[in-house]
Amino acid sequence: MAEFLQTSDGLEIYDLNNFDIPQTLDCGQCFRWDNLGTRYKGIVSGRGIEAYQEGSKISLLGVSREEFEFFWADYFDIYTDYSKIAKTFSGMSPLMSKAVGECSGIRILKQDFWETLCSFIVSQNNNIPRIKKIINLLCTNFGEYSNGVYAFPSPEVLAGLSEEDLLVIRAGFRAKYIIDAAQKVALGIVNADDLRNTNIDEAVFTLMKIKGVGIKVAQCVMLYGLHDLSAFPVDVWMKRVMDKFFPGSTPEIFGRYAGVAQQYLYHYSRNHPEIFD
DNA sequence: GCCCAGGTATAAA
DNA sequence: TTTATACATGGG
Repeated sequence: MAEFLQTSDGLEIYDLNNFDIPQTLDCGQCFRWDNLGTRYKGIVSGRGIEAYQEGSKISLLGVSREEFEFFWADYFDIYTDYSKIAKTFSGMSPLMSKAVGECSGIRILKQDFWETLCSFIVSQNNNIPRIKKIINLLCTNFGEYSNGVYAFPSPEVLAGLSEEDLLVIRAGFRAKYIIDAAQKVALGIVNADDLRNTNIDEAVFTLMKIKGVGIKVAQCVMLYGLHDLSAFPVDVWMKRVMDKFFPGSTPEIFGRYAGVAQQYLYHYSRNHPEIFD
C-alpha cells in the first residue's frame, strides 16, 4: 500500500503500484505536461504542479496532503487497481504479456471533459509537439491567468470567438471545429453529465455531432475526458495491431477496461515495430 | 525540400 | 456503402 510523507517541498508518495510518471505523462493522453529533464511541469484544471519520480518514490512539488486527497488522487486515478487490470491482460496472450511488462505504469488520467474534447479536436492529423503549442497558445490568449498559470479557456469564452480571432493559435482548419464544440457545450447541447449517464455508443454518437469530431476523437474523449475505461480509440495503427494479433476480434474481448489494454498495446507496439515482421 | 502527424468532411466511385 | 483527397501548419 502507498505511503505518504509531507515535506517542505511538497508531497512524497512511496510504493504506489503501477504508476510510472514518464509513462503516464508521455503516452499522448495529455498535452499540458512538459518534460523538463527529470521533472515534469504541468497545468491541470488551473493548478500548476511539478512532479518527478525516483524509483518507487514520486514527488509532487507544492502539493499538500490535503490538496492531494481533494484533487490529485482522483486526477491520477489512484483508487483504480491497475495491478489487477494489468494482471488480467497479461494472461490473454504473449503480446499482451509483453505489453503489460513494459507499459503497465501507465494510468489513465481523469482529465477535464471540456479540455479533453478541445485537445483531441486539435490532435487530429497533427503531431504532439505542435498540439501542445496550439493548446498553450489557446490558453495564454484566451484562458484566465491566476496563481501564475493560464487556465484552459471556458467553452463560453471560445463560443463567442470567430475563426479570425483564433488565427493567433495557428490551429489551421481545426479552428472552426473548436468553435463549434465550444458552442455546443456552452449551449448544453453536449453535456458531460448527460454523456456520463448514458451508454458509450449513445455518448459517442452525441459527441460526433460536433464538427471535426469523428469516432476516434469521440472515443478518446470518452476514455480520457469522461474516464470510461471501456472506450477503445482506434486509429490506423491500432487497426494494424488488432489485425495482426487479434484478427477478427473486436475491442470487447478486452472487457470493461479495454481502454487500458489499448494504451498498453499502442505504446508497446510503437516501441517495438518489429513485432509486425 | 519532403514526408508526415494517435483524423475528419466531402466528393467521387 | 466503400474509397480517395483536401485540409492548415510546422515538426523532424
